[in-house]
Amino acid sequence: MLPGVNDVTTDTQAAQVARLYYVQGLTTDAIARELGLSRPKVSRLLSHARRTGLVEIRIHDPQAQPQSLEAQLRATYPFLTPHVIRVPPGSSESVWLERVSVAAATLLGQTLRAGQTVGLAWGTTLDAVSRHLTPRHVPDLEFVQLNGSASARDFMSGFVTDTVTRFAGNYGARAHLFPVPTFFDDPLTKQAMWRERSVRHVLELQERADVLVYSVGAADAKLPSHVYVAGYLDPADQQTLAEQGVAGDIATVFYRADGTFGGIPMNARSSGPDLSLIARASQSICVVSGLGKVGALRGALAGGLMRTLVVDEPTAHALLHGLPG
Amino acid sequence: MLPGVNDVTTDTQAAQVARLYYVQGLTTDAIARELGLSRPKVSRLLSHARRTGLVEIRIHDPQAQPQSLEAQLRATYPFLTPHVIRVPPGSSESVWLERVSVAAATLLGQTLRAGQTVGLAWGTTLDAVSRHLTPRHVPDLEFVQLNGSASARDFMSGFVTDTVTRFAGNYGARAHLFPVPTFFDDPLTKQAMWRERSVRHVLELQERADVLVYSVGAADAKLPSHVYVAGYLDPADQQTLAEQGVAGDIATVFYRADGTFGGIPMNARSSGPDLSLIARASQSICVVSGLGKVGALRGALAGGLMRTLVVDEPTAHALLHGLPG
DNA sequence: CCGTCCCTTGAACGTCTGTTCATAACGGCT
DNA sequence: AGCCGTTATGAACAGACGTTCAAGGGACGG
Repeated sequence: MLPGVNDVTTDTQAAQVARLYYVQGLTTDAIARELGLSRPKVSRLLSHARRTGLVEIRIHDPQAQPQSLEAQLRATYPFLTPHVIRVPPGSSESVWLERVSVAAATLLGQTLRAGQTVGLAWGTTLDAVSRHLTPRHVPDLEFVQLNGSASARDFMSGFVTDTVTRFAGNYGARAHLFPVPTFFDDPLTKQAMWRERSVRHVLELQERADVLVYSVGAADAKLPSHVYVAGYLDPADQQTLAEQGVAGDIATVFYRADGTFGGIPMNARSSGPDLSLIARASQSICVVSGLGKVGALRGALAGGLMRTLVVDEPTAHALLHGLPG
Repeated sequence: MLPGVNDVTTDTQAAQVARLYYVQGLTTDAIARELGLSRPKVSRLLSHARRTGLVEIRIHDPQAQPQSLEAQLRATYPFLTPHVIRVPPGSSESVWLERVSVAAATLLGQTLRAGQTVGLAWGTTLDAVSRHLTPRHVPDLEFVQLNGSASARDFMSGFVTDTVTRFAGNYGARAHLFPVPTFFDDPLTKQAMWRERSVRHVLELQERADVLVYSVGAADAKLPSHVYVAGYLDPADQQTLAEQGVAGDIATVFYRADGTFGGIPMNARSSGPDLSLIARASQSICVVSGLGKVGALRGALAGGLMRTLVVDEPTAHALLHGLPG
């Protein structure tokens, strides 16, 4: 059997084992005896069933406590469905990102429906999410990249492509890559490219996307957003952004602390979508982790730039009650 | 805490533990340390979360093998969605019923939607199903009994009421009982009762039911259908039915081996619904277990009297390929 | 204020489960 | 055919899990 090709015999047997285990409540031992298999084999089939998404486990939350961070977020931002992820006390930000991306991956798996188009940004956060997706086949699903990843200076070749491909592959979906530079040097070149049919096709897919998935970027995050460290912006660019009061970015399109984004020159050079696309989207999932992103997140929320937020508990707390100390 | 009243604190904590366990994949030990609880307490919360339906586990079946019994059933009865439940080789029919009712209870939990009305028959099979339901709150759900259970000879008082109440209680739904005799002695009495407003209310609910749940009855089942042993039918009645080629019943309304049910005098005395109600229903779940029910099941299938069937594997096999020996 | 009942708690136990590792079976290639 | 790399298998182990049970704590009534 080739890797990646799913064996229908194994899947059938795994489903049968999973039913006996999870529905009928038998032990692996009893299942092994009943089906004439060895117990380790049953255990392996069970792992297979879980890993390949053949078994889906969802948690139905009771209504949140009124004093919870989620309730406070809902009260402050009425358009928002927040998911605040608890982390172990005293843990590092890399643990927070791990927890948040696992939760976001699970949420995405429960959200996607057949026939939808999903707009996808890229970066450190979404890469982490992509590594925790539960495999599932969703018919007629399409992923479209929201901002370009082909940069003259992109020494981490494959990083972005891998992320998008991992999402698409996980759901048996088509991936539409966006092979343009993340930032153009000349806005006119961007305008010219935007008239190209191949680019227009991607832009149309972005327009009619049912679900958007992205994070917010911030220059001062402890785990820095990819775009700020990979050499996409030269020092002069970064200084210009700071002078204009830029608080963060979504898909390499910048916005200010109050959530506005008009009249920021750099955006004319960015390959990312106009943020009104983000604001208009009926379903948009924003995944955020790390105290360094608090400012960027507050700005995005002020601008109504997300409908669903997955965030770790310390970051959510800092957002609402300020940073400790 | 009063029994039956769910403690919101416990539920919240249980949901949190369940998320850490099932979504984040931590061990009970790690969860205990993180939340400052003892490991047994975490284990108990986890059980609580599963038992109360806070955690939902569903198995996504890969498409069935072409030579499987399910595929054969689908080919023979194109209107049917079959669920064939495997049982241990050499096991007794009571084990089959156990397996089938667990599977049926799980299926029902995945089927019901807010606002629906569910028509419910009663008997040995549905009683077994009622004992395996996963608790879940479904808003605005109503259960309505399909056939009467108040019989002058009903010495097993409470049996039927308990079944229906168990279903309703499990989903936080309202139960509409049907307090008329299972069989009237005089058809005219039935007609008179059918003009009563209380009865008409039940009949209207039956008419607009979204989902029907029932089994098929057969006189010769090894685990005999309740109606044939509880003294509802006297020997003369039973002989009359046999003479008219009756193959089985659904909610104490009889049909022949070819699935027709017109002109069976006994049905004029039965409190159950006209079988055209069953045939018309968009969703109808029939739960069948035991070789004795093969004939009754074959008749019901011939008449198109179900859309979904949950049946054990030996019974399904006997249906398609005849009884062994 | 004390006794009783009942529920909750966590240490300890025995079972169940995932994984490891040595061996066997398989399939491709020369 | 014969070799070799790869995959599948089940006995054995270590760890994780659910449950039991004796002790502790709170509510209620005497």
